[in-house]
Amino acid sequence: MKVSELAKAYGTTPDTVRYYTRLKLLNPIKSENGYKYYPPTEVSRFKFILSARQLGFSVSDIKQIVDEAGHGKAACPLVRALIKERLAETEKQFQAMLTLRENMSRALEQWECKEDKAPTSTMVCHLIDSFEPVSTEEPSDEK
Amino acid sequence: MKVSELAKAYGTTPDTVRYYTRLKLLNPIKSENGYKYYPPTEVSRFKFILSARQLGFSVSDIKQIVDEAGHGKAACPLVRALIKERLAETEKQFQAMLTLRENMSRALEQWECKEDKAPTSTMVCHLIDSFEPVSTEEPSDEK
DNA sequence: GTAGACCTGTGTGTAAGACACAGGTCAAGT
DNA sequence: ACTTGACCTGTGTCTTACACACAGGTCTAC
Repeated sequence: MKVSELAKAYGTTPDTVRYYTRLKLLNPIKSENGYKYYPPTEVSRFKFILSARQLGFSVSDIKQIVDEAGHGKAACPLVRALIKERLAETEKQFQAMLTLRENMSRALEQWECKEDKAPTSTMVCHLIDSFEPVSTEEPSDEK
Repeated sequence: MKVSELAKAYGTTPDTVRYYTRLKLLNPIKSENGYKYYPPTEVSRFKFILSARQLGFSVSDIKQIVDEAGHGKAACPLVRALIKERLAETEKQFQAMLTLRENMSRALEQWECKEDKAPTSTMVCHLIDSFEPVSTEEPSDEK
């Protein structure tokens, strides 16, 4: 398969295929005209990469995994370790987004009924300046 | 205030202060020795920027808002419009993270009890290859 | 006078591609 | 045979919101 064919087959873009190829995650065969051709093994590797990305692995995680597997070793322990890390990160970000989302909707609500005010030298926008966020502090749980 | 003082006062880093200054979001006074000094108006502007960032506005959003206010106009309508956009984006990302998080924990669970397997030419890691994600598809709601 | 802690500007790095561009290649239609 | 248009190639730059590095200037305390 050629670059665009591969991309289309899995609903991504040629740029993504080229990106992974640049990083040597994919190793196509170069034909005489200079075009890259992806044999079946590379196609399934691409599928693998996309699955791993969907599971939250970073591209560099995937590189590690592929390298490990390239040595014939089972990458499973590494994979389990990595996903634990990524899950923890995701959980953190998730909580942050939860707070952010709540703050944003609270702000929107608060602001709907407030009038406009011209700025002053110390206040760019009274909406933002006077916004009261939800308490992020857990009363006394850590430290 | 000097760069590091300002940063410390609001729990950020000197690099952040310098970054906003580079973008002309902050306009310090240069003293003879070349150091930047932030007068009270710039200090409250910095406070404003940090609040806006916490509310999910991008730095370029903030630049727009500040510019608008710089012309003496009330930035409130712009602020309301922008936060609606950002909230919508956040909502999307939030849903995506929800799915991701679920997939990750499901994967972790599924994988705990599976044994390791050596890779083959078409399979880098059977854990990832055989993972079954939660259904992302809404049965037939759009399109 | 000098050590150490600050400051300056500028430049580079990050993640995961998206986009641009100059030029080569190929299949189809004339 | 020739041209058009759709593909391909490499390479380089852009994005976000800073973090970090570096060479050199400045300030404070000893």
